[in-house]
Amino acid sequence: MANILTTPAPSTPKRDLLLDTAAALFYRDGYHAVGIDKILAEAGLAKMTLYHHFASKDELIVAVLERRGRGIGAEISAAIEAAGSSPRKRLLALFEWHEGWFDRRDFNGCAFIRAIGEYPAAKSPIHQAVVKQKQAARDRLEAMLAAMEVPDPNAMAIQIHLLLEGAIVSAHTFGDSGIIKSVRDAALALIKSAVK
Amino acid sequence: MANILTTPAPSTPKRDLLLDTAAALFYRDGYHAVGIDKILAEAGLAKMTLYHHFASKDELIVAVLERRGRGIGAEISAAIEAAGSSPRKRLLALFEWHEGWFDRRDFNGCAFIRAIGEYPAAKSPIHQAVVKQKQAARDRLEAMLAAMEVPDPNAMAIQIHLLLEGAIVSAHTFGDSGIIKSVRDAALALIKSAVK
DNA sequence: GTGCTATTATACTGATCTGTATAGTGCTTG
DNA sequence: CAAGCACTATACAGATCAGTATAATAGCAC
Repeated sequence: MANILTTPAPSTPKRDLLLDTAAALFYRDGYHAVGIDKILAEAGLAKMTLYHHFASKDELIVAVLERRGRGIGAEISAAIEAAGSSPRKRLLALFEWHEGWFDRRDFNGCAFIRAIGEYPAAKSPIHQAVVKQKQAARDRLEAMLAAMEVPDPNAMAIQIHLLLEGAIVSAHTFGDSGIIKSVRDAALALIKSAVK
Repeated sequence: MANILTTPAPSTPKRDLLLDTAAALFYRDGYHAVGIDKILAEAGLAKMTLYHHFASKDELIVAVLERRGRGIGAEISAAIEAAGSSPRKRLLALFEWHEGWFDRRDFNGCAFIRAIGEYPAAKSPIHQAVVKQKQAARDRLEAMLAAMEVPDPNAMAIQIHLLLEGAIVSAHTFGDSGIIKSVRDAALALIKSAVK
């Protein structure tokens, strides 16, 4: 019952190949810049296979975003768990995960922020898929801060989320993965001044 | 001599109309989503007029971004000057300017961040035009913080810039202009803990 | 008046776009 | 074996894309 909203669509090999190929190309070049013909050529699939699985390109994009959201969520959860049980170390692990992401050769900014940039209308299903993902990120942060016994975990989560969103954008703009240090310093200063 | 890098191209009525129309459409719908034919129809100009002033669509986009950068810079400068001479009030005025921006009916996120999202390659002239603008925003912040006699104005400027970038993105994602309160609270807390 | 420049209008190229139509192949399951 | 399903291949529609070619008009400067 709890996973009604997050249940992924049934997975098949061709469908997965389609999603993986589309995700890589969209992330590298952008959503409008990549046509379905390019995706199909890269994946070696027929056009009708795409329209068998998805009703439209927009639906494919939404599926790509939801799949990516699940993947990132799993990656981050694993990184946090690997950091042990100390709430503070877990928060630092979240920052370190971002640093590692920024350093990846294929890092190209945030696929979700870029999706909203290309589909800015709030009504768009693509926009809404992004809102879901970003809210989940905030919620995850809030839970971590609650574990740290910060006075107002919600307010603090929003602030640190701003730092992280800014860092993702700035790492892409300036090509600087070291920006995560500013996030860590600012976040720890904010927490320190809040608990004091 | 000082303005070699920021000297705008010579202004003519048709060129300005072209830039204004293109800026509005790009900002509303995105860069790839808006074709030059749409811009020309909206502006009531002939296609050859566009290619008389600009060598390509990409060059038009760069010109739009630089023009927008100058416009925003002037707006912010005016807002800061209007706040008087108190460095603290001037910083708060910068935040308030953002709040007013988020509340505009046509607010659709940051045209620069969205441009980088659509032209992610660092080599792209469009990407580089955005870097210039974002660096200018950081520099402006640093000057304001130096006036506040913050110990390390550069580091603090980077941190607060992250908050603002995050706020622009989040205001667009969640449609929430109130996010600026989180920026102000966090920024003031950071400054307080730095001067103490 | 004679160039020069800005602008318009129309037509065109060749590519690319999303999506559909149609027919056929092969595999699996009843 | 027969029905259904996933998938392929090809072709096409109709629109749009960025950019070019060509010819004509109008005003201004020398």
